[in-house]
Formats: sequence, structure tokens, C-alpha cells
Amino acid sequence: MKLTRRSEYALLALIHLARAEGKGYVNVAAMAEAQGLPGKFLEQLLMALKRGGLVKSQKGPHGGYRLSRPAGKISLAEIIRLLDGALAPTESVSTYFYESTPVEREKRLLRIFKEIRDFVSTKLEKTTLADVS
Amino acid sequence: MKLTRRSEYALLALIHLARAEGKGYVNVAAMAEAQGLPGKFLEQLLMALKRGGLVKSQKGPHGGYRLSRPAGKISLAEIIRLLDGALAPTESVSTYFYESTPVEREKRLLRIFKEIRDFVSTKLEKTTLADVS
DNA sequence: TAGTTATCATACCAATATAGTCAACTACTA
DNA sequence: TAGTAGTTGACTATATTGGTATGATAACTA
Repeated sequence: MKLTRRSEYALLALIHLARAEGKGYVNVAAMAEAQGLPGKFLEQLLMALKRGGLVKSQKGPHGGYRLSRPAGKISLAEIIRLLDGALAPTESVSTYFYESTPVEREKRLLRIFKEIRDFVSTKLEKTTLADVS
Repeated sequence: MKLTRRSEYALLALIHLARAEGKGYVNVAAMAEAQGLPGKFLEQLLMALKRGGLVKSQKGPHGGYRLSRPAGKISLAEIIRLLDGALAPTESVSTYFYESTPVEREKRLLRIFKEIRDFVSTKLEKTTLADVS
């Protein structure tokens, strides 16, 4: 797993939304301003989050985004998988993004990487937005 | 951390060298052939490994590469750091490759990523080539 | 010492990913 | 119906990934 700006920005934005839970919709400009993120880029990320079912949107005045579920029901794993793909160190040990890679032949090596994958995905699966907001 | 072909090929080549320990030098072409790796690309990786002090080389007939230390003294962490950089999921929680990133402000989030970094680096630090050969 | 073997060093390349920006459009609601 | 705000797609610049190609240099051997 490698976190890029996409996941990082998305996490910050979602934490922002989590803190605004129950206060209606927050618009992109306000979020970008508050978190110091590039607005237009953030928009793209929010749309991806929307397609992934993590947020809901509302157009027009007083529109914006809000979480589609309680913060406690959104895991960091979901967010990162959506924006940066596999949590595993290499695709050949990934459950959701499996692909064959050269190290696959070496079983001893594979076991190490699987242990890493298991730790990372369990940890991120168990941690929710509520835990980090 | 994200494993690219560089680390993957390097790991396979080093495992090959570990298995040939005490049998003199192994040339790139033989290794590439045996492991099914692109020869010229592998050459570059071996030179990086040499600069990093993990292997020694010998030119001319019967030349090639060999481990510069016993396999039990070369950790997977060293190899991966040399070829793919930080083991941490993001630079802001990396010890050897620290760099500021956006998530840095959110301490709760940072703690999670540090726990991941700690697990990954400890695991890869403790595992040596001897363990996987 | 000439020829062979192999590393060493650069330069080059195509494809993809990263990190955005910009312009135009659609929908909502006050 | 005017203005707010999300939606969509195209576009850009730069870096990374995963290699190839060419040649020089060093070492061993006949």
C-alpha cells in the first residue's frame, strides 16, 4: 500500500464531514478552504467517494456533501481502497486486487507479504472515521 | 510501502545468490535466465545493490555477483528500502524518508499509519534472505 | 598481448500514474 | 429566474515504471 494525495486529501475531507455530521451539507469550497486543499482536485475525489457510496451530495444553494453513513460505519480501508487501490504491498497477495507478480513463485517470501497484508487490512478495516475525527 | 518490479526482481536475484552462497560468482545472464528476468534491467538493479553494499562483483571470465555478507545478515528491509524507498505507507511517518504530507495535521490518523509502519518495518527488518531462501 | 567475458555507465524510450487546472453544463432553491 | 453548487470531460505538466541499446572499461586466459 502506498498513500497518494488522493487518499490523503480524501481522508482529510471525510474527517471534516464527520465533524460536521448532522449539520447538513458542506460545500466543496468551504472544505477546501478549511483543510487547505486544492478545490477542483478535491471535487474529483468527492465524486469518486460518491460513486463509491461513501458520501451523498446535494446541488444548488445550501448544497454540498455529507457522509452517507454514520462515521462509525466508514472504515479507513474502504476509503483507501477506493482511491489508491490495494492495501497489500504487492498485487499478488491482494484479495480485492489480485494480479500475478514475479515474487509469487517464492512461497516463503509470499508468506511474509501476506502477513503484512493481513495486519494492514485488519487494522484499516477496524478503524473508522469516528475513531480519527 | 509499494513493491515495484525493482524490489521484486532484486529479491528473486538475491535469493538466487543466497542459494549459490560459497559457490563463487554468478553472472547476470545466468541469473536472468534461471529466474526468468529481463537481463539488462536486472543489471541496473544489481549495480544499485552493489552501491548499497549488499553484493560484491567481479569482472571478466568467471565474474559476476555474490552476496557481500552471509544471507542471514541481509534483511528484506534493506533491500526494499534501497530499491523502492520508504516502508511506511506515507512519507510523513517514515523514519528514513521523512517528508511532510497533508495528513500530518491529524494526529489520530498519523498514529494509525505509524502503527502500520512499525509493524511493516519490524517484520522486514527481522526477516533475512536466509529465512526466505 | 590479443581476445573473450563480464561488469559499468549512459542515454534513450513508451506507457502509465500523479497532481492537478479549466471550461462548460446541469440541477436546485430561495 | 438568478445565483449557487455539483457534474462532466478535456486538458496539462511532470514523475515514475519498466524496460532497451550502445558503448566503455576491467579482468582473466590462451
